[in-house]
Amino acid sequence: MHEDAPAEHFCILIQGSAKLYKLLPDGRRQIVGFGYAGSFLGVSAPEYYAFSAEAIEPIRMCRPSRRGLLRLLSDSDAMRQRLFEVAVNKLVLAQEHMVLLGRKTMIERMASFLLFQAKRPQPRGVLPPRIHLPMSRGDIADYLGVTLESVCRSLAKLAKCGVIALPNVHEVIILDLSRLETLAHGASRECVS
Amino acid sequence: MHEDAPAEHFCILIQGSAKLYKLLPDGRRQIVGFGYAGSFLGVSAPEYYAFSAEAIEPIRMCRPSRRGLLRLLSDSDAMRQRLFEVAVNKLVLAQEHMVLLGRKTMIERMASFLLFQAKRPQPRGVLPPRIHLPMSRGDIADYLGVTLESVCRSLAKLAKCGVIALPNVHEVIILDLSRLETLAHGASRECVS
DNA sequence: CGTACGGTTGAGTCCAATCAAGCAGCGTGG
DNA sequence: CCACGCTGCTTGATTGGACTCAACCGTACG
Repeated sequence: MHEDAPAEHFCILIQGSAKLYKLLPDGRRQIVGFGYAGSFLGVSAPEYYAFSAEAIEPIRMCRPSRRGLLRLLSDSDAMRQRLFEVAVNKLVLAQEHMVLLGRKTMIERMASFLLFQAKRPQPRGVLPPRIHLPMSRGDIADYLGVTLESVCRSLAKLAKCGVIALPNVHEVIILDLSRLETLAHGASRECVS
Repeated sequence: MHEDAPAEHFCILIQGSAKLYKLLPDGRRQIVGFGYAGSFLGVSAPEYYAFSAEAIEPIRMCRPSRRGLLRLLSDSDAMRQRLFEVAVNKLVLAQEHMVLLGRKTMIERMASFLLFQAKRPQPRGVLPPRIHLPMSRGDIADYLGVTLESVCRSLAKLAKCGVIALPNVHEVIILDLSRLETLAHGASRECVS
């Protein structure tokens, strides 16, 4: 799915995960969100896609044609209702993301990101305090509006002071949830070293 | 209108302008958008307001109760349709804003902001290449995710190299639109000094 | 005339970016 | 099986752009 391409299909993710992003002419990238099983992609597509999307893991999806979707919408009140809810929900998330990008420090961004991921239902086999992150460090960086190196450093810092553990590259264990929450909302800019 | 307060009213701006923002516990503020005559406020309010809103100039507005709105929605197909379009449009703007906050430099942010304002229909008496900015420097700063001082400096820089003129604090004249566009999209990080 | 407030400008600091080197996992092929 | 190279991740050193702190300006208003 490519930004500015005509929006011929709607898309519902059944399995796997994807990244949704926008590019600047010189290649700088901002990931505006991730899609997971159950996510609706292409809601913000009146005529042309507003962003590009790419799979992170192998995915399965349902991709009705735009015409088919419109027919579905005109038939079903419930479907219309649901789609509106999805759009509103995305809007609320986007506003939260703007605060993160505009006003939070590196550590606050990382803490917020981890908390957000922790609140999502994890794939089977991954238990609560453990988070599975399918995306690369570079993807996380472009989501948080920082560099890949800064992502590494902030993760290392959080690990060093015992807030999280990093058993392997794609997994995080939250050791001290309340501290992570304090850091995320940045109440007091407290020391993490 | 206050973040996290129960969303009892919907709100449509008739005249004037407002800022929509979210606060962090320590007072840092991110303006997530501005509202102008015709704007729908409170779309992203399923139960509680997702953000705070405050008038910039004296305003007139239509503020139906939540119940009244719901009745209106169940009656009118066109109204439902319109509200969905508004939400989708806000979502697209939010994604654009995320790119600005996460990936653009100071000058690019200011150029993008000015262009966005330039594309809005201006209040009567203000002709095309001239933009009226009702908000304060601090408001612009919180919209762009920078400090008030950086806003001043970037405006001064753009003025010094002849891209814009600043007849007074609340007005900007665009002298070189194409250069402003180049700067906004940051194709080449070209020099502005 | 004096104060207050928003805006502008300057000097110095700091956090994250950049540049650079090194490491770990892993599939490939000798 | 292991050396090889590739890719993605980590860590260190240095730089730089925006922030912070501070002084100053100008307009509005009592």
